[in-house]
Amino acid sequence: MKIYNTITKKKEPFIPLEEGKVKMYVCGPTVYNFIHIGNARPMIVFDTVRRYMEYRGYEVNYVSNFTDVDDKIIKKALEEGVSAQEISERYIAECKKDMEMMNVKPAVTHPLATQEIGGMLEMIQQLIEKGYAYAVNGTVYFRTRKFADYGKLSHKNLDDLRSGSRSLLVSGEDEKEDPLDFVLWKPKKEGEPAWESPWGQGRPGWHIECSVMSKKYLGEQIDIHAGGEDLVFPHHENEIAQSEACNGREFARYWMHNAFLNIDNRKMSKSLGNFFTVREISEKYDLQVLRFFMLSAHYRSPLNFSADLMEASRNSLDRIVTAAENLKHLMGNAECNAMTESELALYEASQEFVKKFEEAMDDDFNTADAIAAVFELVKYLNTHTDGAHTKEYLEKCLERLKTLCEILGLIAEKKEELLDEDIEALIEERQQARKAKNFARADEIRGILLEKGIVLEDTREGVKWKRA
RNA sequence: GGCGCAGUAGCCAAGUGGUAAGGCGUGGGUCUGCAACACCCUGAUUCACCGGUUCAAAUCCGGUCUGCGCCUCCA
Repeated sequence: MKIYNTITKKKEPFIPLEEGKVKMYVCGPTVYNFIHIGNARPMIVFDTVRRYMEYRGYEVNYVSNFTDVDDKIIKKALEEGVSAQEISERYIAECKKDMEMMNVKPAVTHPLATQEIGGMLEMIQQLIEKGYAYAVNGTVYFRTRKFADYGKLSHKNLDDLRSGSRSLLVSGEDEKEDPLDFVLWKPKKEGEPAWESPWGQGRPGWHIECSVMSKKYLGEQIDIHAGGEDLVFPHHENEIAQSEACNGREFARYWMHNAFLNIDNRKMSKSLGNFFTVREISEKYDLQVLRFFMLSAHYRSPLNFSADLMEASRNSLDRIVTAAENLKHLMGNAECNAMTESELALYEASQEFVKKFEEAMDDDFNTADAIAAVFELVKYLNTHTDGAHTKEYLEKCLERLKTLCEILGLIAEKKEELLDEDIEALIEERQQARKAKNFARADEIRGILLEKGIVLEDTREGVKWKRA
């Protein structure tokens, strides 16, 4: 298995710190509103990474935080006249709903920044003791130039940053020793949530929380640290500085970053008016479609979002789902149970697509290629299954398709839904009408059902139906 | 100004030295009472452009053009 490592700019073989186990940390969202579809990309991508590693037999300790103390949360709380905690709790709950709809598995641990203040104070204190941080008027800064490796992840050097930068000296920050120093602890302002600290009441800076939570739940050194590419600098660079300065050892072995999701080739932003929340998308599409769309390109390539592409994704995904439904339908009618020898040969030949799938995923999680392998399997199954096959064979085929879909987090098999009695009666009446060649009545009934969202399909093996 | 990414059929998208996967869409056909599903056929003599290296390049090197991102809260 190879992973592209941002820090070395190369694909490297994945070797876990501890055999059979993966320690993985993914930076989660700041919860001040419903998550947007940009937030959804890393969630879906790294959930897929996790699923594939689990498929490969690794035990994955997957940790992803919620940032629940932040300027934007405080602003939103003031606007609504409620507490910051109420805002963050509300949107954490909503985020979890979105994740479930996208079939993103819950992390092993979802730590909250506000629950880890003690650990942050401890790490800041240690950094001060080691000379990597200093306090001025209730603010604690990290002494960036003291950390020799600063810039190793984003491949920047400090002098470039300084000369190229615009006014880094934001108002009130002229107390810094160096413009590149960043905040570890900021003093309380009126009306803001605050905690007691040796430097006075205040709250933590954004970067320190991930260093602390990663250390607490995964240890000083982890296998994979992941997030959106915009986090490379400064967030992840700062995490490295904090963690490595404090712990005296390499922080993460592999750094993975997903590219951005654009709208009409522009970065999504509120000011451009091209901002979509996942919840909005869910009103129009099954979020499985969004997931399929996200995985249809490589995670390190920019991906453009549009309604047309979502339509195309829906059609593509339908092809997979239909194949699974066909198999299930055939199974329901199959009589003979034991697989024959010729069927065994057919089944084993389909292993080729599993192999192709695995090779794609082994190559830095090339989900686009993996999906191509799924489609090839779909075509193979469509061509090599019919009503004459045994139940065991059909079951094995369906199982194989479902396994690959499951790795991608795509649900191939729709849940059983019970038909209302009168719908069932209508389908039966239509069958009678068709037998009597009363096609006018048959079409009329099909139209009635269509209005209720039930689509009928007449196959050789009988009538199938699905929800539109 | 500094750093970096991308440009492959109507659309999306793999492929990074050996002669262009896959999906959507289009058009035609088989099946079907019709429809849907499925299946078959239909697609780039060519990978932004110009040079170079090589027996061989979409793939490597140099340059040009175009689009985008980071350097500031941001997935």
